Formats: sequence, C-alpha cells, structure tokens
Amino acid sequence: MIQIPHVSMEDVARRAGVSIATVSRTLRDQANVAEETRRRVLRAAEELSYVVSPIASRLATGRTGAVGVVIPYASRWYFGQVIAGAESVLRDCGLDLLLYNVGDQAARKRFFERQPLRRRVDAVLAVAMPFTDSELSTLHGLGVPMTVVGFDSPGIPSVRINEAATIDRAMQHLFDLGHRRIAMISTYADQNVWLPVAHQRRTAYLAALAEAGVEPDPQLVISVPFSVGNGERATAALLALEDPPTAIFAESDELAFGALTALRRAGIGVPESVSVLGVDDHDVSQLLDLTTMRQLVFQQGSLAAKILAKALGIDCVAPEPDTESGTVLVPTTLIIRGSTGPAPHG
Amino acid sequence: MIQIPHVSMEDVARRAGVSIATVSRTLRDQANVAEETRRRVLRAAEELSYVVSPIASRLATGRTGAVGVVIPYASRWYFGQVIAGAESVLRDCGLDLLLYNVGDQAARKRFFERQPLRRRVDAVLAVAMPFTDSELSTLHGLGVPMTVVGFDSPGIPSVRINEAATIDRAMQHLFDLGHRRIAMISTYADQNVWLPVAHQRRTAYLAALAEAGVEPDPQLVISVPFSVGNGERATAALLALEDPPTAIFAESDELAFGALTALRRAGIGVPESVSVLGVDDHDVSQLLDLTTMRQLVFQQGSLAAKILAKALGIDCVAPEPDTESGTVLVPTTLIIRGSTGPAPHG
DNA sequence: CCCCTGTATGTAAGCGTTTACAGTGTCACC
DNA sequence: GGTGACACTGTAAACGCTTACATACAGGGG
Repeated sequence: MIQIPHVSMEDVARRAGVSIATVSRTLRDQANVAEETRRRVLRAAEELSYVVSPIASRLATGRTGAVGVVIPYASRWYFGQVIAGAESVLRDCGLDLLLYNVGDQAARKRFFERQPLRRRVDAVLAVAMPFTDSELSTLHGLGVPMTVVGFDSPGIPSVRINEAATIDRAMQHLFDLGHRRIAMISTYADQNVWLPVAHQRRTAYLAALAEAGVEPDPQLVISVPFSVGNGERATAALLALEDPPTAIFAESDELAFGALTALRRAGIGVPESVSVLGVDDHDVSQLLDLTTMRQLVFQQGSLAAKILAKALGIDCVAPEPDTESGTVLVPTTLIIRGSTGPAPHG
Repeated sequence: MIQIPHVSMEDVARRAGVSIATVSRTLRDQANVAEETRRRVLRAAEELSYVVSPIASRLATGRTGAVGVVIPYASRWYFGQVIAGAESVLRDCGLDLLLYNVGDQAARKRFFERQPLRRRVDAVLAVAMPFTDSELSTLHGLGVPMTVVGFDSPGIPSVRINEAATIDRAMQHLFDLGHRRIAMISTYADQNVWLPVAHQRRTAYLAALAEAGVEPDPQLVISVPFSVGNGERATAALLALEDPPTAIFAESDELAFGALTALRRAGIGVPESVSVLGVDDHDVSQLLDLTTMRQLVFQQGSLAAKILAKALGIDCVAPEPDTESGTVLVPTTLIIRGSTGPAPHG
C-alpha cells in the first residue's frame, strides 16, 4: 500500500502564491476572488491533484455532509429500491449515505443505545420502521431533520403510498371480475417493521368488503411472518378450507409469489380457478405475470432524499412539486397481468 | 428542530475536574488512568450524555472510520446481499458504510473523476465491478486497502466463488440426468459489470460440454443483457429452434426465472420436457422450485468486510480461517429442486 | 537523603479546513 | 490631494479532538 503524502490546502496556497484563505474561497466558488488568482489557484490544485479533506471541512463548518439511512432489512427488494432511490439524489447533492441496517432486535437496541448517528449525520431517513415513543425522542434528540418512507410518524415529513386507496383499488379490480370470496394474506407483526402497514392494509381490505356488501370471513384472513415461503404456506391453508377463496390478495408481491407457487403445485389454474393479486410490482412480478398494485419505491426513496436536501438548504436537484406538505403520497397503479381473471362460475 | 448545544470534551473535563486529555484517555480505554478518575470521567460523560465527535476524532487521528462500498446496482438481489453482509461486519467494527452506487456510465465516470472516496474512507470494497486499468490506478491512488467481491483483480484480495467449479457441478447434474442438449443463457456485456463472470461461466459451460464429449451448438448459447424479462425472451428463442434443448442453464437465477416463465407460458412441462437450472439461490428460487447452484452472497460481503477490518488493524470480529490468501473462495452448493429432472427420451 | 523509575495527569501542538476581521491597493470623486 | 467605497487578499481564531511531551508525585534502592 503506497501511502500518498496528503496534499493540503497549504501546499496549494504555496504553489499558487496566495494564502490558504484564498484557496478556500476559490475552491468553494465564493465571490471576491480575482479571475487571475482563481485561475492560478485552480491550476495549482489541479497540478497537485488536490482534494479538500472533507473531514476538516466538516469540523470547520459543523456540517457532516452525510445522511443516515436507517433500514430494517437492506437486502429485501423494497428496501434496496429505497436505498437506490435515496442514493441517487444524495450523490447529486454531495451528501454521503450512511447505511444502518437494524433489522434484528439486537441491532436495533444497540442502534438506539449507542446512537451511532449522533454528530455523524446532518439528517436521517428512516424506512418502513415504526418507532416507539422512546426511539422517536432519541431520534429527535439528534437535532437533525428527518424524513420517513413507508409510514407516518407524527411531526415528521413522510413519503408513502395511500394504503387505503391502494388496497381499495385492488379490491375493486377483484370485485369487477366477479370475485366475492377474497382471501387476504397479511403479515404478522414482528415488532420491527410493517406493523402499521399490515394493519392498514387489513383494515382497508375489510372496508372494501363491507362497502361491497360482502360478509368478511375470518378464515380468509391469514397473517404470516413476512418471508418468502410463508405466502405459500398461507395459500396452502386457504386451499384446504371447505369453501376456498376464488381470489387471493397478498399484502405484498413476495407473499403473492408464494401463493402462485402453492397454486401451481396444487395444480390449480391461475386465473381460471383462483386469481392472485399483490402489492409492489416487484421486479419478478412481471415474469410471474402477477397482477399487482405498483408502487414506485425507488421514487419514494429519492423523494425523501430530496425533502431532506431541501431541509438542509442544499440546492442540488429539481424540486418536486408537492414536497411541502407533511406527507407526500406517491400514486399507485393497478397493473393488470395474467394472474387475475373472472371469478369461476359458482 | 431543537438544536441541542453540543457538549464537548471540555464540558466533561470541567465537570469531572480533570483535563480534556484525561477525558480522552478514559474514553478510549487507554492505560494510565486511575480507577477513581476514570469513574468520575465516565459519570460526567454519562450525566452530560456526551458522545465524542467522530469528525474531530477523525481529523486528529487521520482515520476516517469509514469504508466505501462501490456497487453497480444497489437494488438488485445480489448486491443487496453483499451490502447487508458487509454492513453487519462493519457495524460491529465501528466502521461506517459509505455507499456508492455507480451503475450507469455517467455515475461511474463521475465517480472516477471526482473521486469522492478520496480522504473519505479508510478502505474500499468493490462489488462485482471489473475495473479498467485507469480506474484501478485511480483506486490504488486512494492509498487505502481494498477488497473485491465477485471477481478477481490483480493484486487485490478478493472474495468470490469458484466459477469454473460451480458451473461444472451444475453441468454434471444435468449430464447425470441424461441431458446432452443443454442451452446456456448468458449475460451480454454491458461494459459495467459481470463481463468476466459471464465469460468465465460460458467458458466453463463449454469446457464441461467438451469433457462430456458433447459437441457445442452455438445456437444454444444466448447472451442477453441482464434484466428480468430477458431470460424469458432468450428462452422463447431457444424453444423456437428446430431442435430445442432439453435443459436450460441460466447464468443467474433471475434469468432462470424468465426461463421458467417462458416455459410455463408455452405450456412446456418443467422438468418433464425441459429442465432449468440457475446460479445464486435467490430468495425467490425456492418458491419457484428452481434447482440452482447456491452461493452465499451475504457471507461473501461479510467476509470481504472482515478482510478489510483486519487490514485496518481493527480487531472486532472472530477471524475467518483462510482470509490470508489473496483470493477467498466461498463454496457453492447444488440445491436440487423440482426444475430439473431426467432428460426426456429421445 | 538523593536519584531513578513509574504512574497519573496536565499542557499544548497539531489535524486541515472555514470565516470573521483586518489589511492593502485602486479608483472615482470632490 | 484627500477620502470613501470597493475589490481583493491575508491573518488568525475557531472547530473538537488526539497525543507527544512535560510535570508532579510516590516509592524504592543505593
């Protein structure tokens, strides 16, 4: 490893024959630097291939130039999308993205005890992680702007979809196709994530049924821990019912994948016998021909990042129209594919 | 936003009635601090809920305490796994994870021009990104340890799988099942990622054929850009051949998903008529009952992070047995599921 | 009793920027 | 020719730590 002797501002200043203050001013594009001087400085910096030490800048300015992204499961599709979306914006804003993956309870506990974000980030972006009051006050204690994606938290700007409307649109599609016996695969509270979303989606499902005048059947609502494979098990259970559903609405595409698999295994035609519908529009959904409510997750991540950049007073990206309000609702779209079809005749 | 007046070491020192040097020593667990003093300092820090400013530490020590993770597509399964794996280790080592997503050419160019990593990270972890010589020398110019995942680069420690052995094992499985007409869906060079891997896998495929005494058929090797959906198109093309294959080996599971979909659409039985085999063991593979060569991607990410931590002299995790050598090969396993079966009779 | 060793603590010099403030020089204008 | 105003540029004080070095004190050995 060749340790390169770090070139400092002083070196540049000496070479350009100016003071380091002038170098600093030039490099940050401030006014009051003579054109000729500016050129000399820039050339000197170029020749020494100088880059400012972000750390020293940070110490001097008090800004860390970083945004902490707190996420439960970095490796899942949804979260990967959010990360990518946020990263794309933050990069353009010259902000670092500090990733904190706090999926399991131990990591989460440590995160809130040690508070690794303290004095380390200018802003926080939390994804699909409902916080306890104590956690929230800890986060507020950081004294930095915060934004959340995927849920609401009082007093914090958020980016999410309209859960109720999304679920309702999906249910309407099934009703339109003549389905009445519609099951829902929901996620089981794991204390860590999704709880409110799962609840909202179940509630919206029940509301849609009620509005359509369909008596809800408790047997048709199954809650499983979010995991690939549990959707399959849930579906197997549904199929074993005396009066199985003609449509299965999964809280997320991954669960719907399981449903499709279970149905195929059981030799049950999709959509001739049973329709399946998910939420997300996961990359794989198109392949599996899954009808789904598409939500633009990448966009939600980038939107949240834009809100933060704005809060930090960094002008780096085209502003979004309506990021002013507390909650930004990103629209969802019904993507009709081959997994949904008319309800089979009684 | 309540701006909390930052408590500094001086405040703690004053409260404990010692100098800031003693506070610093205490907080970093150095020797030569009287037990009694240590207690006083810790209590003072506790009472003021003081945390060291990482930035000031960094300036003083010259270490950034961060590792840059350079990745082409943060939102894809493989990369998400690597990120999660690396993050888990880095967190334990007290290192920050700085994410750089440089998938598209523009981002990549900017990355290497601006060199945002300079003076910002103590180490670099590059994932599945073959570099040009110029890029490599830029990276070396950072003067920090580096490790790569998913490929080899001369002079840089790497963590990856044994491509040749992995592909060979997969092919043997197909041969064992009596297949002779085996297609391969490979990825198309996109200048950015995978090129060497794609090449290696194709080469290994051909080598396996040769060893088995099977004449390779150029028509059976299709290269497509890596994207969900292209696997499907490739498969459709294969099925349209006069003498279609009895088995399809996809370079990665995502491509295999497409193959499965195309086959199902075409009403062709899997594995009765055509077997399908992938590489990865993607989360969804189990659901789709896809036979695949499992590679432990999360583990590759964490291993790489461990190597870096070690190179930085940070003793934070149980050392792995064989991270000494230049290249660490993580074993792959054939996971036999329902997508492969005996070749249909002539 | 003095000197040396060793431990505990304090002092102060960095680390590499940013930026308030203090020059310095020019020029227009009276 | 004196005087502001103005445009540049330099000086030096932060920023909040780490750490080499100095200091102080306590014992132990000669």
